[in-house]
Amino acid sequence: MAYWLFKSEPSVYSFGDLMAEPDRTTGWDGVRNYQARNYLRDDVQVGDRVFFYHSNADPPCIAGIAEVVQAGLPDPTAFDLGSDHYDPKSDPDRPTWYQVAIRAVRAIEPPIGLKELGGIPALAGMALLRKGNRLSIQPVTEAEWNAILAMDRSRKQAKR
DNA sequence: GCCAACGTTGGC
DNA sequence: GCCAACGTTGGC
Repeated sequence: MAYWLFKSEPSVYSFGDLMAEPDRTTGWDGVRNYQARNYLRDDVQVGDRVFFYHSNADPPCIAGIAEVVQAGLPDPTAFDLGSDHYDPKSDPDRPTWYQVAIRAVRAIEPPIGLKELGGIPALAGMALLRKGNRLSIQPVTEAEWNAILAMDRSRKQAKR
């Protein structure tokens, strides 16, 4: 099992939107970056865990945890003339773009802000925290995953 | 293959 | 709104 971080602008699609879906599940479509595509097509597997990150948010934060329930599917929005993500170069017989399906597991409540993540020593090398990073699908190491879950737990304990 | 121009991302 | 960082496009 591997760990990932998926970015979404909450004004477009938030973790709450995912929680409100039937079966708390949605297709992660519309990714139009080749590096992210390669992860979705080749590396993200059923059972992998995902941090749902809110970009362009106030504050930017990790808002929830999801799991991958389907992997390596062609992205149908690439074939849809009416979609913002339509791509005439993507051939249904040889798709250019891929998606996976994810299901919400639980919210991170309260969400862990980017600033707070930056204060965790174990995350010093995390891709998300590197300046200029724009990749919308990022691998997360097990150590990073565990450090973030530990932060979530310690904040809950502090609250009691 | 180079690279300038342009578009997008995303924190602040 | 600003701007740094990065990706894509297209002329050559």
